[in-house]
Amino acid sequence: MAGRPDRLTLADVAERAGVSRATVSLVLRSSPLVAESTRIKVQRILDELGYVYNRSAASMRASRSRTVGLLVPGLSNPFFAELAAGVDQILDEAGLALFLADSNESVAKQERVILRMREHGADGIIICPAVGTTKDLISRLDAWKFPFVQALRHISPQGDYAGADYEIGMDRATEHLIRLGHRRIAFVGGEHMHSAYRERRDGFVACMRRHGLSPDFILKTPLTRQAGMDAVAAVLEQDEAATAAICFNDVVAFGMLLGLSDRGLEPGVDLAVVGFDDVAEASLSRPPLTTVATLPNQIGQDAARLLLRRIADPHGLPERVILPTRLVVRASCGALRSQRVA
Amino acid sequence: MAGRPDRLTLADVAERAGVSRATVSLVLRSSPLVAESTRIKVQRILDELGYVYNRSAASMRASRSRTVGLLVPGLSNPFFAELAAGVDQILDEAGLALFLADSNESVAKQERVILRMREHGADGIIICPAVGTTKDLISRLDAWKFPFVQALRHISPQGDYAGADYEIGMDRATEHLIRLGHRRIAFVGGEHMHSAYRERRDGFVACMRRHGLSPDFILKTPLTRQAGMDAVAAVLEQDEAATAAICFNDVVAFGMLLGLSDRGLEPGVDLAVVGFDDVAEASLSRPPLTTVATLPNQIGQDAARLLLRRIADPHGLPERVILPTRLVVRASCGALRSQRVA
DNA sequence: TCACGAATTTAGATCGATCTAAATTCCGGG
DNA sequence: CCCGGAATTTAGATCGATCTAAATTCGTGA
Repeated sequence: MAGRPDRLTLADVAERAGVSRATVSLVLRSSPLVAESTRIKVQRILDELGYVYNRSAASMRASRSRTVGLLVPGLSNPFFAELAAGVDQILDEAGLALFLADSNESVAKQERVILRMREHGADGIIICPAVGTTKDLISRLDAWKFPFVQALRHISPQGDYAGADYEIGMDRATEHLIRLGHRRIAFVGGEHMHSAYRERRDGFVACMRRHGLSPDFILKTPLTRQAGMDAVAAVLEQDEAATAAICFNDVVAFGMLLGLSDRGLEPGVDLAVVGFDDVAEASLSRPPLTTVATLPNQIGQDAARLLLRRIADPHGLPERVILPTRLVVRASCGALRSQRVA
Repeated sequence: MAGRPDRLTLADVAERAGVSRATVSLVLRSSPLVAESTRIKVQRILDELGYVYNRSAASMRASRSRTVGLLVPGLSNPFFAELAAGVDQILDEAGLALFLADSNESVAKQERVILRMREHGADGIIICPAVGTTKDLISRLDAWKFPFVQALRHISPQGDYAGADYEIGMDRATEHLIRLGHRRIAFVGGEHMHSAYRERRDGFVACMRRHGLSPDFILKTPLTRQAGMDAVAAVLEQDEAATAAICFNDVVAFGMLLGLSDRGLEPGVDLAVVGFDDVAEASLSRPPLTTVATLPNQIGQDAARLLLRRIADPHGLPERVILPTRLVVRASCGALRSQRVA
């Protein structure tokens, strides 16, 4: 602690309580070895003096820091923020502290941050790899024997992973549109080829193929509202215009809703729009957005639980927790005409 | 590091390089004391062996951890996420690691987290106090000699602080509405009495008073879209209905925009609406939202810089960085009729 | 060639906890 | 009242860096 002049140590407490350092240490770790009466006596002194445990010293000797890292590619994306909240919740319950860092989709910063976490002696790391991360990161983590869990995205099938079943989610959403009678459907949004993109696209393609429809109306765009607005033109002004658009995520879908009303068109009537993620705003857009819920908080919790297990048992078999997604039908796909608000 | 079996130490590197531990240590800290030739030789071995610095050991001896904490009351609020991104950026440049925690507006969790950060030997903390935090927290931080900076909210005028000038921002926004001819203006949103609330409300009240208008149309609501939607009724269905509403933040304002269009009313015509924060979506709502930009990323950067200074000089005079806000006039206030989109 | 101050390097103590192995205390039975 | 085993407690080594103070090496002028 930043050169605090006279920090209390175990020895001070021990002396004051009339026991040895070792005993105080046992009390701190609530070991069953110490007698109830001494535990109470020591605890009283501990509180009285306002003793603060020194984890640097502890982790040095015990080679465990009760700290884990979380690396996300963009905190300002509410999706990752929500994931972080889930991770934090589980770790807090377990009494571990969380090192959070944002790679900003930069592989270089990601590299720096991982090193820093190793230096700080983190017991493990939950990592949502930045775009462009190569497989060898996973091999290195392995070689370093650094416990890790991949979340949301994965760059290698090795190791633990927590995520949502994007492929089936997208498949179901596409199926829903096809049932509503759509035949020409566009897949809109996403520019980088990471696992999360691949899975969603594959779900779309698989479903279209299964129904004998062409899955080649795929539009790559940045993941912003603006891009969604701009995409409206590309979707409608085509020799063979689409009647429905299924978006990579809700943000792009919101953009499309805006783009449609700017042109005086009505979402769900002139073009069915479906999003992905079910962010908080989805039920409050006009019209409310049909989307696929992917529960980032939940995924964060699962990732944290996986990591705790991996730390406890470094050699156990890898696990992949893949949460089911849920199609949330609202008005933007045209299914609930009556519920639509003028 | 989680019981890694055979972690390399300074001694290993020293032996391999044919120098003493002390010399290697100096190289690691890039001390000017070591000769260029030895620095190069040692650095080569360091890279070759893939040595990883052990910060636990270092901070124990040096009583500095090159780590700071950031405590926010709700990561899933994009505003705080953005703040965190700003903090992270500055700290990363300075080579410090960030401990991030979310108090979820719970004083109890906040207390737990602060203790954890002290235990981990954080060099300081940036804290955005949870609702209900009492002044004595600040006194305790002081007594512990734990360097801190308050951000966005403050519970005590003591100590460093980084925030935006909410009061003037709200004053200017109110002034803008009055200039547009409004006389009956409602202040909508906010339920907890923290500094951020008080300052915004005071700005509104001061401006109304200055113009001889009544500032008592104040509606407390949760800070959600839903609450904003619901507030529309309360604002319009009053014996003396308001012609303009100025919201605690953009989220509430978005809700009001939705509430208005649900009733077939036009924001900016039937009711002028102004938000606060200028979140990313503000320019993309329909109509685009007039709001006050408060630059959370910037504030995060300033908070981080303040903390770095405070750590370097624990006894320097306290500083308060108060960033100016900027009124961003779009269509929702009715000022830009021509720009409004049908 | 030697002395001397500056530039480098280093031995050994130290930070504050944990861990090991051994010492002490406690208790019930003989 | 002593003994043996269980229950508690403890001394002292240890983790891997930094720091202090002293030793060594270097370069230069006499």
